[in-house]
Parts: sequence; C-alpha cells; structure tokens
Amino acid sequence: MIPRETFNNLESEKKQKILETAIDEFAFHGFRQASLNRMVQRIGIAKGSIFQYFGNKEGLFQFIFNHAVELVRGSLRQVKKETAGSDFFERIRGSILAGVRFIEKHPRVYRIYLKMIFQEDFPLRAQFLQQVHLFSAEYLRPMVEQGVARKELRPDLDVDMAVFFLDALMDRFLQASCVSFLDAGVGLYQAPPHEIDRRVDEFIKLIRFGMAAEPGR
Amino acid sequence: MIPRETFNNLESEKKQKILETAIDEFAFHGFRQASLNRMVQRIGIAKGSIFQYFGNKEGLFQFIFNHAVELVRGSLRQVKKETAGSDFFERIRGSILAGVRFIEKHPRVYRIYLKMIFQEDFPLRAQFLQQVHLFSAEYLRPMVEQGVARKELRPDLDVDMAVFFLDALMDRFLQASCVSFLDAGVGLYQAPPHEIDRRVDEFIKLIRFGMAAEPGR
DNA sequence: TCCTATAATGACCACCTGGTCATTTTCAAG
DNA sequence: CTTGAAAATGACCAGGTGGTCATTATAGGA
Repeated sequence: MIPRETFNNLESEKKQKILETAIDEFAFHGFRQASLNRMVQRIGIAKGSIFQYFGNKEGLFQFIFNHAVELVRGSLRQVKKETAGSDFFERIRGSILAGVRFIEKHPRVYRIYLKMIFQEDFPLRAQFLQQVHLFSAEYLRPMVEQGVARKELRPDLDVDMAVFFLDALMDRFLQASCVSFLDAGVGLYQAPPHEIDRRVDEFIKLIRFGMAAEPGR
Repeated sequence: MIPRETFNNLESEKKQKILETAIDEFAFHGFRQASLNRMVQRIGIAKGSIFQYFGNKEGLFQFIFNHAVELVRGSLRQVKKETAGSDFFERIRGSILAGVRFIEKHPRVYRIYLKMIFQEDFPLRAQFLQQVHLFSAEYLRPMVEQGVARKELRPDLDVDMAVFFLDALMDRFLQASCVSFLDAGVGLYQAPPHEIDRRVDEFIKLIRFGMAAEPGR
C-alpha cells in the first residue's frame, strides 16, 4: 500500500534522498508545519511525484515512521543481545549508551520522536505512544524482573514503579544530550563520548543506591 | 509595552476571556499552528483588536508567557514556604504534589510548557529554557545542598548529577499524569488524587534507597 | 521506427494564514 | 446636542499550504 510500487522501482539513490529529506523536514518542522513544496524543491522532483509515491502527506509520514520504527527495533534487538550476559546495572548502562549511539547516528529520527511525544497533530500518534509503551513493557520490565529474580535488586521492589522510574531516567538522559538546559548543568548537552561515559557511571550509581545517607530496610 | 494600555482599560471579564482563549489555543496548537482567526471568533471580537492590544501574534504569546511564568513563580514560592521545615524527601514529596495540583488547576498552561520543550518555533524559547534551567539551579540545587549538609543525603553525592536526577524524575512524574502511555503502566495518567499520593510514596522510596539489593558504600 | 503503458511534471485550485488600514462606532468633554 | 479623539471593525492583501490533473516525457516490446 505505502509506498506505492512506483516508488520501489526508483533507483535507490533517489529513494534515499527522498527518505532523508523527508526525515529532515519532519524533524525540524513537525507534521503540519513541514512543507511538501520545500521538500520537492530540495529533492529536485515535481510535487506530483510525492503524491504518486505516497498518496498524500500522511502517507509519506507513515513511510518515514515505519522506517524509524524498524531502526529502533534493530538497535534494541542488538543491545539486548550485546548485554544479555551482564548483570542488571550493566545492562542499563549498555542500554543508555546504545541510546546515545543511536542518537548520534540518527539525530533527526530522535527529533521526530521528541516532537511526537507532546505534539498532537502527528498522524499515527496513538500507534506511536503504543510503541513507546511497548519499550517499557517488553524491554525494561523483563530486565527488572530478572534483576529481582537474581537478587540483584531489592526483593520488595515495586516492579511497575521501578520500570517507570528507569524509563523516566533513561529517556531524560537522552533528551538532555539533545536539548540545551535540559541537562540541568551536568554537561550532557552535545557532550563528547568520553564525557557521557563518565556521567553515565555517576548516573547509574544514583539509580543503584539512591540519594539517602542511610540505606533503606 | 505589552499589552498596550488599550487592553488594560478593557473590562476585566473581557480581558479574562481573551487570556483564556489564547492560552487554550496555544496549548492545543502550539504557536505557528494556533489561529488568530479561530481565536477572535471564539472570543467574539474583531481581528484588528488583537493587533491593537498586542501588536502581533508574538506579542499576544509574550503576554500569555509572562502570565504563565508568574503563575509558576507563585506556586513555587508557596511550596517552598510550605515545606520549609521538612526534611529533604518530604520536601521533594511536597514539590511533586504541588506540581500535580498546579497541573490540575492550570492544565493548559502545563500543555504549553510541554510543547515548548521540543517545539522550536515558539517565540521566547531561549528565555523559556533559561527559566526551566533556573528551576533546577535555584530551587532543587539548594535543597540538595541542604540535604547533604544535614546529612540526610549521602556525603559523597555528586550534587550536579543528583539535581539532574531529581529534575528528570519529577518532570516525568508530572508528564505521566498528562500524557497516556508515558506512565509505563503505573496508573498515573489522569489518576485521582489519592492514587497519585500512594504512587508518590513508592516513587520517593526509589529516589531514597535506589534499586539495588545491597546498600552502597 | 513506431506504439503504448507508465511515470514525471508543474500550472492551477481552494483554502487558510498573519497582518493592514480606511471606515465606522463609541463615548466623554464642552 | 455637538464635537473629536480613541477604539473597534472586517474587507482586503500577499503569501503559503496540500492536493489535482491535463499534458509531456520516457522507455521497453513489437
């Protein structure tokens, strides 16, 4: 259905250019504010072609969206495999660093993600939020459950809340590396890799032991 | 300068209606996508009047923005006073609950905040991010420092990172009460007050003691 | 070389936007 | 009741949007 066969028959260089220009446009302007006129001018094709390939603006975005979901899925599958043998906190560490790497590689895809969270006028938003939820449900939750089973995590842990807790922290850590002032002065914004690495360790320490002076019961 | 004297001379009922309609419009559509035509129709005034009162669309938003900043400042000042005597974690608890109350009272103002974080086309965005930063720098930081001084918090705490940590968690807690699926299934989304209360306690426990089975050194 | 199905094109359309400004309305002072 | 300054009005403008479709270009088979 989307994209139409006509698009798949294109030479892959042209396909790539369309894909990347569209990602860029949506990443910087959101959905409604993204301009097809601007896009076709940058790509160097006629406006009609976009409608031939994708039906309409929403179809184009759907294509971009599916592509992005695949990218994320792939990255997630890989880090899951890479950290399979490690203990709980090492896996969290690996996941955060994988996130940072992903953003370095696909900054514009991540920007679309950020925009979609709080901008209601995106198509597929319900599906998107569902996907976001799946991350915590299918990725984080089993990790936490395993951590408890292996006695790496406190036995009285509220698993639901712990998943939410982790989700919040990991997400914000990544956001802070992209949006200035969201790092609250920790120096995460556009920080070089080795700086991120150091910060992650300190961050994990807090997740691990909390802030209180006396250990809890 | 903004708004012009003409606006201040209006009967306060009309002023209120303009203010609230504008907040609503910006909260649901962001800046560029917000429509002055729609607004004036809802308010029941001529389009020209908006330009008479505020100069242009940006001026109108500036007025809304200043109003919102004052609301937040007031709320922050109050909770600071209310929790002044309590220990660190009680103050955090109070701050989160104050946030929840604020959002209940001014849901649309909070929506504008959420939109401004990742939508670049808002006017005053630099100033906004600066304000957000001030929250962590002037509100959270002294609290953490006091906590360490009083030995409520571990002495080896990385204060910068702890502030970032808290900021991330508190912000997400509030976001989750507004955006479905961001609560990762903890039941925060549009939850009744008593439910929120219970969740906050569990949440604070995690901030306090962390997730690890064994207490850290 | 011709024919034909398919793909590419861009002028054009209706619609909506923020903003302008000549005109009309309002209303208090004289 | 008259006057005049200030305020309100909404038709109008240029510019941008997503989308359409008659026309043109392309290319592979006969």
